[in-house]
Amino acid sequence: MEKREKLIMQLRERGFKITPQRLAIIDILEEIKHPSAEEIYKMLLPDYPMLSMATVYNTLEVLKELGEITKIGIKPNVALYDANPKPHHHFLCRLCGEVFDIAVKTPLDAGKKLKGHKIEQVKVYLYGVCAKCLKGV
Amino acid sequence: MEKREKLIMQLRERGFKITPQRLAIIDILEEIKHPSAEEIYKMLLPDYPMLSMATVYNTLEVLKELGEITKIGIKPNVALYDANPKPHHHFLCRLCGEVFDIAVKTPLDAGKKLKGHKIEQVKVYLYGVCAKCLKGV
DNA sequence: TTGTCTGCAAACGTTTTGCACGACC
DNA sequence: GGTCGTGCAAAACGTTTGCAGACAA
Repeated sequence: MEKREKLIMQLRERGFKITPQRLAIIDILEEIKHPSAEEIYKMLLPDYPMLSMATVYNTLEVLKELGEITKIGIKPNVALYDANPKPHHHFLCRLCGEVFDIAVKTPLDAGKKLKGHKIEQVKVYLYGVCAKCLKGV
Repeated sequence: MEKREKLIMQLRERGFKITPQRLAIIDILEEIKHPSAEEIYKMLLPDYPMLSMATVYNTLEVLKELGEITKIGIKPNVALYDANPKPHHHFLCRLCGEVFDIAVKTPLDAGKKLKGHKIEQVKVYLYGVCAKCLKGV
């Protein structure tokens, strides 16, 4: 619920409205690690039978603008969303398809300059086989 | 043309057929840095008026399997393709939309293990404002 | 000749859009 | 009352697929 409180404040400050759907979606993101829009939609459907995907996408966009979540492009053809505020990267297992958080420092960092380019955001995607699948085979 | 020769050998070795379309597409990738499937299609259309997107995608898949190119997911909703064989990463300028190659070593590397996960591939995407746009403003 | 590749068209899945109704300030 | 958000439907977009005919080997 911690994120919910923070979101309410941020929405108010920026003149956005506080709606049940927006609060519910941030709750999901606190609960699940890297959901897709579809997963969020399906999780909310029992409680919000009238919910539409448009609202899910709209809300995710607002949350991204507020800096509350980031969009992850590690999987082809589907975006995942992440509310983990700590700087970290992602690993996708090609066997089980699960996404793991990876906390490793790299020399690349937001705020730095590289060849004259100003870096604002860094996304690192790792691909391979996760620990569980390595043992399982 | 260097890549064309290499591709012909690889196609032959692996039992793939050598078609004009496949050779033309590797030529484009040697010529342009990070084209999308659409860009490749449009560049080839004057010379191959009967060309279809299906062939472009099919060929790009074959080239990826042969290890000749990599698919870049730095832009949302569109895949770019890269025939630069040297290990490097990518930077996307949010103002001009251009993609630049960035050669910086990171501690993350294919072949290494991280928290028990076997890393097979690493993709680093940097976002910000490029040198040209920084000056231009 | 054989099997693969091409081009076409239609399908696919995710995401976006336009619009009218409803909710909140 | 006015504005913003929602839900719905349809559209958009990049990409994939099924198939018949064409082509490389």
